[in-house]
Amino acid sequence: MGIAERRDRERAGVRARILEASRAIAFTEGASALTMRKIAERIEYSAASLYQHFESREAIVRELCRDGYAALLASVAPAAAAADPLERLIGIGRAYVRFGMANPELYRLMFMEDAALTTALYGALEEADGSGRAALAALAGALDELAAAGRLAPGANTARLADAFWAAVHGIVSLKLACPHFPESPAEELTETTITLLLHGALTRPSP
Amino acid sequence: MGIAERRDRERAGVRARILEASRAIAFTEGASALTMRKIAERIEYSAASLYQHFESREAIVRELCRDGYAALLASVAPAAAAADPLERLIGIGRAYVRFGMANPELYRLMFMEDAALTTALYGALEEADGSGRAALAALAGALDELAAAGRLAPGANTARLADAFWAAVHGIVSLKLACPHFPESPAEELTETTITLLLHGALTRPSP
DNA sequence: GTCTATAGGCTGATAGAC
DNA sequence: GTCTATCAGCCTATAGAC
Repeated sequence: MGIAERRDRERAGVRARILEASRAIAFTEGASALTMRKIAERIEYSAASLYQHFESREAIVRELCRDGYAALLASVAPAAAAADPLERLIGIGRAYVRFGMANPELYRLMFMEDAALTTALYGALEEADGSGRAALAALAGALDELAAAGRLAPGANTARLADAFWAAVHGIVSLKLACPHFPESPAEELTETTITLLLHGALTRPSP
Repeated sequence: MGIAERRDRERAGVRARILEASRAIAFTEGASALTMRKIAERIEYSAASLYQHFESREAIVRELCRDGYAALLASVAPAAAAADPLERLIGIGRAYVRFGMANPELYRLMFMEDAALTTALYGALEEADGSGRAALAALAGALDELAAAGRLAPGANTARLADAFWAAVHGIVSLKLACPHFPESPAEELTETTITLLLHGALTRPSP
């Protein structure tokens, strides 16, 4: 039965090379520059062959997103393992921004390009293995622990707070990717300022 | 001299109709669906004629962005006129999110699509009439007044705070446009939560 | 100024030979 | 499984007649 297995290995190898080439193109030239012809040229196959390994161009893009999301989770994982929930919250925020800034085109693809594709992807991930909102769940978990320890205002809606935290770090990344020089503050400083504001507020005295 | 003026009026009319058609297409089907052929069809001209009024497709897109930015400023203007700087800050944030959610494809075009185009546009606006960062300046102005009144932590960097505020509201809009159902909180609630957090903080007790 | 016609490109995807 | 050839379509922009 070694023959069938060797053939499977070879198939998987081609598939991996297609994805690798696609990554190289999409992450340097942007997703819109990702064409079947370019992929084929890079792996020295004909464009037609790609359809033996992927149903369509979109299937390739979906796969890139899936891998990208796994990479994002991996980037955030060390911070999400911190014992102190506050440290965890801060660490996840920093790691999230760092990941986005380090992988701009991937981040664009995953979170800024096509609404239909994005929601379909995370919906499918959520159904498959529950990882669809794992990044968000890490934030919510840290906030829940803070609430349980009495470190949040009583009655705080941790799910909504998690959404707000996510929106804030996403805002930093997507703003920096959209207009790199416009907010003059560098991403790291913006991140620290935002985290500090979210946790402690800008005003000297909380209103009643 | 009435003849030349009539001709100018006619030219301006065609130009306006081109922009109107472009807006209709781009704001319903998205910027990538904006083609010279579609514009021409909609105003019942040939595609070639468009080049008598605009240098290129990109020039039309630039004009849409310019108008869109003016519309954003107008949307924010009432809030920016509030006497109390804190109310102003809050009002600008709300108005910004409302504008983005009400004009999703325009917002995409202005702030999520092409980094090169975005920076070029706001750079040009800034040089032309200083309006390039008018929206940001309104935020910074309110924060400066708060600082002068002693309502911010002493030594606060208002420029950086303004950047952080902007990034936060941009995050709400762009996240909602990218994955409408993913953060379950609706945009308005997310906005209120975010503003509250930015001003007062999530934690019960500020750290030293 | 507006038209038709077209250059000169690109795209995703498929048919059929090998 | 991989190839070549091709379909059917899209695009921006221009040349030249009127």
